[in-house]
Amino acid sequence: MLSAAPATGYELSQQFKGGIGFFWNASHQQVYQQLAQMAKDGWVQYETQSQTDKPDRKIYAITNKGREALSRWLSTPVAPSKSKDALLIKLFAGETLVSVAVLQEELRRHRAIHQKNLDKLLVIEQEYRSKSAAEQRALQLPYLTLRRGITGETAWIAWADEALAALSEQKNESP
Amino acid sequence: MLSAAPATGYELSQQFKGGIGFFWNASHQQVYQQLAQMAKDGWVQYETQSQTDKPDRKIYAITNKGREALSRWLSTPVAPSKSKDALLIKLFAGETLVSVAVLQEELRRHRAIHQKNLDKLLVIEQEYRSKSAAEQRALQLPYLTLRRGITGETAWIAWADEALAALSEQKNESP
DNA sequence: GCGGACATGTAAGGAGTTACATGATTGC
DNA sequence: GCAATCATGTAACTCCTTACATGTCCGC
Repeated sequence: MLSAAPATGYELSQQFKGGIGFFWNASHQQVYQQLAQMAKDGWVQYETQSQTDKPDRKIYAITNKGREALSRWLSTPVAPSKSKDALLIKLFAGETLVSVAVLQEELRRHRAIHQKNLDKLLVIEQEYRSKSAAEQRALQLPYLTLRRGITGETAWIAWADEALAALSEQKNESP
Repeated sequence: MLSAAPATGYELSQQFKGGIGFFWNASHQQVYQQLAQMAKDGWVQYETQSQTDKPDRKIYAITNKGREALSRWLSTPVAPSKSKDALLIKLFAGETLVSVAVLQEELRRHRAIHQKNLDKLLVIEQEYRSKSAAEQRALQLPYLTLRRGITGETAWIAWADEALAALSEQKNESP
């Protein structure tokens, strides 16, 4: 993010709450810890901006050394992310230990959250589509990450509907 | 997993390499550490089985206390998993620092891995479909987690194709 | 008066990874 | 001869979360 534009820790935290949060996340505590670490390593620098009414802001910017480290990382293959989905553990193991109703409710709750995420991403997509062709070209790569979010959440919701249908069928068979 | 059947640490590790690995993962080191911790907490017990030709096996089984702890957790709502996908960071930030060709190659590499995962999951699905109706009913919930894997990987691959198409178009526009 | 946005952190601990360590058997 | 499978672990470290800590301004 700092390679795109300088920012304060607070602003970076806000970005994680927005669209970027779909594929990467860090709490505000972690952001401040990592900024301190990266400053120590010489990857970023900061300027303090005094404010009279609010606390001072520390505006962080990437350094050449930081940009080099980032370039090296970008050229190094990474392993695909491994998902850890506790909800699926519940479905996998829950059978004998809790009622199907409990699992259904949890599924519905998660479905609602994913639907909300999807709605947010679709709004961002509409904003993108209203931009000029030149702007769209400039934002092509971030747009692809947005598309990953949209297709991923859509698939999640479709699966949840499939799963909920299967569970309610089972319930009707053996009441 | 131990709530389904007793197992050794090695066997649990193997399960993570199989279908379960799609939604949860633990290295063999972590498995042994967690088994030791859970034995200390009284959630699991083990019997040592001597073997003359190979190292002794420790067969772990869940205890009542462990089953209670699991039930409690199953009834507690969990937060949806947050993904951390380094590949998307690369797309998001890579634009100015590496060539599109590097990103395309990384995308293709990941696509191949996801395709391999999908193929494995589809084999497991075929095995499931060849079982009797009674067996299928008994395995309904684990099957739903398998379906999540299949729909999730399918969506990932479809997105990768979309992204690769967009990137190769861009290349043709400005050679 | 209260909650939320703005703005920054520290401390402790739990979760997970990487490196190290050992040793037999089986198949190419 | 070498890699893979079976079978177990320890030690050190990093990554990430939870809890604690402070203070102002703005709108309802």
